[in-house]
Amino acid sequence: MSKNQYTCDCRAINQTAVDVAKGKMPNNKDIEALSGFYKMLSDSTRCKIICALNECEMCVCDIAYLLNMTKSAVSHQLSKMRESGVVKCRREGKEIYYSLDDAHVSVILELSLTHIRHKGAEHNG
Amino acid sequence: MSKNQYTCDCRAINQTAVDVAKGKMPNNKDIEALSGFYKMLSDSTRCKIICALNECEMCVCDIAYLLNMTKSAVSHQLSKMRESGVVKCRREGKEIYYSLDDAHVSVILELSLTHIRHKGAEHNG
DNA sequence: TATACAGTTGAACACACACTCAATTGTAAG
DNA sequence: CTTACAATTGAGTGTGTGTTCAACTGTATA
Repeated sequence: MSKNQYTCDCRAINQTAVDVAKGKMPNNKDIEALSGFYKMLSDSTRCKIICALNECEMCVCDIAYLLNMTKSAVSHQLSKMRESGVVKCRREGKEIYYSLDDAHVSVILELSLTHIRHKGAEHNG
Repeated sequence: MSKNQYTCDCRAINQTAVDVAKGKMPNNKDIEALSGFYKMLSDSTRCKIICALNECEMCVCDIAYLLNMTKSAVSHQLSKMRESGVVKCRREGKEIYYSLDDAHVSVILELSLTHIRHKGAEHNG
């Protein structure tokens, strides 16, 4: 929080550009929320879980079986994803069913998928 | 690469759901590319750099000055971002100017920003 | 050539984090 | 109550990563 000391080891070369960028820069809270949101999507296990839940609601066993992981590992990830509001859950008997709690995530995921596939095609073309 | 041993400690409860999800699951290469793409956006420093470059082309000194960081720290991040195709650069005399090399990143960033701001408003409302 | 400075690079360090393991909770059924 | 099992939780561990530091490269100028 106290990042106010000058750790910068140089001076701006294009002060105008710096001023423009500084004016448009989102505040720290938004930047943290933004990078935190992406952090939730930056792990391959969580990406797979989101892809799975994008198709249908599933319980921990189902996800663990699908991804060939332990229930514990899956549960740890789901816990994080629940905290950050990406998924929600409901109990039904012994099972706890998880589903996406964020309509936008699905859209962003789809958009990103076509993006990286396009990028991949670029590199191979 | 050899994740074929059964580390799963349970059986699927809803086999149909698992089958549906397995059918729609992107292949490993796409999952890695996807999570890798998000990893590039999952650090607050890199988010700020992208926001800055989304406004105007800047050299390392400008970015370091804007974010109050050392040139070295910024350069390390730019190096990663260049490798993954998020930014590109051109030399002009002593300075090296960086800019976004990915039209989609800007769109996804904007979409995510409105998303997290909406989420934030939810939590405070 | 020598100086200055923008920028890069590799090693080291500190921290974050995904998974494992063991113990525990919660629910259903005998 | 006991058993069985879905799921959670906390500690521990190995790995990945962002920043620092120091040395270095590249370019412009004298």
